[in-house]
Amino acid sequence: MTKRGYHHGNLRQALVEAALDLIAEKGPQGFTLSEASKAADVTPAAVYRHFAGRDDLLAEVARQGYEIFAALMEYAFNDGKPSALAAFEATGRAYLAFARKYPGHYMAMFESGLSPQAYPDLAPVAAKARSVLERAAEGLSQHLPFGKRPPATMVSAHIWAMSHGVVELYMRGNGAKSPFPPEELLEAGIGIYLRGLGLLPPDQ
Amino acid sequence: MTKRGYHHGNLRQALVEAALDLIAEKGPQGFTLSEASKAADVTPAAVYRHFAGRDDLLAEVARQGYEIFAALMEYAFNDGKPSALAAFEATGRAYLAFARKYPGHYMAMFESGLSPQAYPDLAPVAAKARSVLERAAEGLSQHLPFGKRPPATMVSAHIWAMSHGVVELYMRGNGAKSPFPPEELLEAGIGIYLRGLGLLPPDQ
DNA sequence: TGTACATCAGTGAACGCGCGTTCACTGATGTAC
DNA sequence: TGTACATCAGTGAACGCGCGTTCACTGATGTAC
Repeated sequence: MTKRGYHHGNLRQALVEAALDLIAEKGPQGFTLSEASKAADVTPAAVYRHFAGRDDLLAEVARQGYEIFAALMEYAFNDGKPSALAAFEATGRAYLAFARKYPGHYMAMFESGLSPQAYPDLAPVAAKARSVLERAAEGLSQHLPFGKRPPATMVSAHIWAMSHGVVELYMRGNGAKSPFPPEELLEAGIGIYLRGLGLLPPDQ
Repeated sequence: MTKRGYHHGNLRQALVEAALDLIAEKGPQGFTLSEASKAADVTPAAVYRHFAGRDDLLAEVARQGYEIFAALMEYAFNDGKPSALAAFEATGRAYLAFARKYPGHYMAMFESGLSPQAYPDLAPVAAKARSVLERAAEGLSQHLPFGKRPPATMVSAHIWAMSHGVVELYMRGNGAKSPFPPEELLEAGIGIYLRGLGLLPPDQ
């Protein structure tokens, strides 16, 4: 912590980062404006120069999370190259990597219970993130015979659900209660699922 | 609300049910001892005749949830009859039915963030619930050629993860944000997964 | 059947606490001249 | 280069609130005789 004078310099982002640490440590409900301001070495009232209040700060944390999340997914998707299948699997791995690397963001996004319609900045960037996975599923879908195609939105919903479930149930609680490493668990699960779609050979 | 005198009669269970309503309505973090006692038409201090405190009441809610959950899963599993496959699919449906019918219990169990080791009553009944799904996966597993068998615990973890993900992402928020009914979504997802295991024919 | 008494489930007042939020203020910064 | 002044990011004290928890108490119940 370097010294600082009366003015902070970059308090807004410092508060976001303090909030991230608190959320990652104690869950999205354990986060309080007071503690965040203390961690940023500032009076609680100072927060109101940058945010409308507690929930607004939380929403900004979530917004930045969706931004990072969407970028990571986009990068992993890589425009569907080298193949629709490889790109799809890469986005699945990116999902888990994000949850592991940015736990504070992840919790703010998916476990804080803040309503997206109350914070209109959230909806578009959340939709952007979702759209990546849907494009990946769409690309996959085109390799399927027409008759037995499930809708691409359903495929992406399945993968999203399994990924989220793995994070919530098996990535928290530091592995003691998980029989498998989450990454391996999800990878295997997606593999079996893709085989079920007829996109991977039955053997191996 | 019938009249009552100085003594309540069945305050302990009344508090559990008040807590259930509050949790279902406002999430596990929105639940407070004070509100629960008010809903049960009783002073906050009265709660301490029956529970060690707020968290102890919450733990009892979760414990009753695991009890119901285990019973429902057991009933759906039906000793693996009429077939391992049918029994497995039935447990999957039972999972979602439980989440829908007992939202307060579900949230207390999986979203309240209370540590199971801090409440030793919780661990065995939670394990009992988990064991049903594992037995179902075990039964399934024996219909697979030996070489390509994933461990039964992994199969049950996959299904648990997808089910939990569907609940969290697509069953909350009253369907507006879900592209499919959760039941249909999960049923299709499990179907594709089982096909991937080689337990359902590749066509329909 | 009637009385004395033990039991114990509930009351009501009080506590200390940390929360989010407000307000008038003050100190640092940067710009105009 | 130096001074006056507007701007605004931060302070510090205060607020009302609801929380979980404690304590001495009281009223209802049921049992012994």
